[in-house]
Amino acid sequence: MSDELSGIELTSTQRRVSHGISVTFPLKLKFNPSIARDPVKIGYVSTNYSMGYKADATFRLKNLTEEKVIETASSNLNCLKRILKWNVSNDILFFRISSNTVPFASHPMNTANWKEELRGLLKEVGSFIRDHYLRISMHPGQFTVINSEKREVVEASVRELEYHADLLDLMGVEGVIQIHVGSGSGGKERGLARFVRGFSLLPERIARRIAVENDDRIYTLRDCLVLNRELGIPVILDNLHHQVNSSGEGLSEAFSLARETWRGTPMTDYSSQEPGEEAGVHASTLDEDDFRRYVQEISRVGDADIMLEIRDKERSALKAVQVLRSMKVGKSRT
DNA sequence: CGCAGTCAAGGAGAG
DNA sequence: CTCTCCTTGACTGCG
Repeated sequence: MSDELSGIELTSTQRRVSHGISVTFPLKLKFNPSIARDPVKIGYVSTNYSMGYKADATFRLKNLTEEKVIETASSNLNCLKRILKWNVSNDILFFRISSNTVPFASHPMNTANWKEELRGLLKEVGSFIRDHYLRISMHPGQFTVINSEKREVVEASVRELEYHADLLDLMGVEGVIQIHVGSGSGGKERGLARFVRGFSLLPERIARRIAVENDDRIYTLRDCLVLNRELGIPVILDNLHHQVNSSGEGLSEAFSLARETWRGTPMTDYSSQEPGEEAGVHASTLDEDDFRRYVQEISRVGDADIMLEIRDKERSALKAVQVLRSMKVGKSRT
């Protein structure tokens, strides 16, 4: 908020990016203060291995006490804050906050009043995020299935999504909650219909944060686009899932389709295939050549914030920042 | 990085 | 219906 340039629509196609270069994009961005500053942000998932503290610590259910929940969540949030600071000083401006931040947050056994007890800490982390224009996402685990055929699974999923929205609300940040379509039981048509029904159960404050991601087994980009038409929710393209499960669209076509579902800068998930493993296995470290090709492909279509789903997390994020710097796609920072 | 087994939670497929 | 496997990453107990 301190930067007077924040939120100003840049009419030129030259956009300054965070990595000391400018990239030419055919932009049609709308005014949006929280994301207007850095068109390309690199992100990674949940925690940082090299810093020596964890933002995704948890414990076994049998050890659950109210004190333990608060203690672990406080530690996670303090670590998150330090990680975000480290990220900013390394030009990494996108982050996926761990769903483990408050362990067992939506579990019926958890009676801790974490929303009250962590209010101050959450606000503090949120201020840092806003002050530095960080882009934030969250990704609930595989057990969050709002189109399940079992009522109790849908109900638990709604509670879990509620927790994610609470966390972001208490931080006071925009933040996307990305989920998969879920169960394909009875065929995709029925699965999509169940999704629409499940989604309608969500209150607005949760629903407005949801984005849907193509998966590697059942629901393709096309299926997600159907949900965008029905519900208006944005679509996150996962390039590796798309490689394994799609209707054959090339990367730039696929990205173009996904991009149209976003009002502002779209999020994408990026990974590459781990060599020698089964199709769909995420790389253990960034394949720089593959990543360079990826950026070239999608930047022909438009800007994006890129979440790296690569196992060595911040190490690959640093590499990705270097790759962007080394690319001859723009001018040096003025 | 020691390693193997275990862990709140679902789903798909086989039998 | 039950059972196994899929899949991810972290925890935990053991050597």
